[in-house]
Amino acid sequence: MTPADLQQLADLLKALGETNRLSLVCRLCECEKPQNAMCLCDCCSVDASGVSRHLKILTQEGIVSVERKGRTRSYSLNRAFVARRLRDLADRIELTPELS
Amino acid sequence: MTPADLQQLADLLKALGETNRLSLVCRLCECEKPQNAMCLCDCCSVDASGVSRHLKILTQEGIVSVERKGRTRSYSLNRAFVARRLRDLADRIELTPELS
DNA sequence: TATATTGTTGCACAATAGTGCAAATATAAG
DNA sequence: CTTATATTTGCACTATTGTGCAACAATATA
Repeated sequence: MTPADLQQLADLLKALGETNRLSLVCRLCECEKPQNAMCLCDCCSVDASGVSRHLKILTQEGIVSVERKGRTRSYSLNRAFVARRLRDLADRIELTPELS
Repeated sequence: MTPADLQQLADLLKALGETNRLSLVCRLCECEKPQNAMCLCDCCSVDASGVSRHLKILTQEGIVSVERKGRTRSYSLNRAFVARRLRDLADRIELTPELS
């Protein structure tokens, strides 16, 4: 694992490791269809601008995707991507090194 | 998922989501045997006091365990615990809700 | 007892992060 | 064109976090 990979992984975990952002992720988890930002406002204790900023961070980390639809933006969770990252780390952690 | 559970999970992810702490975790990953703090110092770019503080946070979150041995302390990674938490989240994220 | 080793803690400080509010932007609708 | 809705951004502010240094505590060794 290169330092850059490690940094990238840390950034992903940091993005997930904030209460309001994790709330947003969990909320998106439960939605079949993409949700717009206003709709997501009530799942965390910040105003619209705060939600916007949190969604921006989640987007930058590849955790969610945005699709512009008229004046709204639809956010959806990149389920496979995030799950893959978490499982890769879990695998690495659980793999006890061979006794050499 | 209760707000308390969510907060707890966020705390775990936050603990993992800092570069130097994640370095420590990855380093412990590769060790068969518990390591003392001094031995872990060279895997991240902070001095002994910084390592001590990071290990304290990791311990508080249950990510690592400590065992006192004389004047040294041996740290080991709680592999099963961390892997379990990460996989649980991955499962939750990947489970698309049923169309109702 | 004196000294070296290991690790933690208090303090100060700089950097980062999260927040609300108000203004700006963008687009849709009337 | 005017207005309403959705979202972003600038600004200011506060809180949190990461850090090194020096002092301290605890334990082993000479």
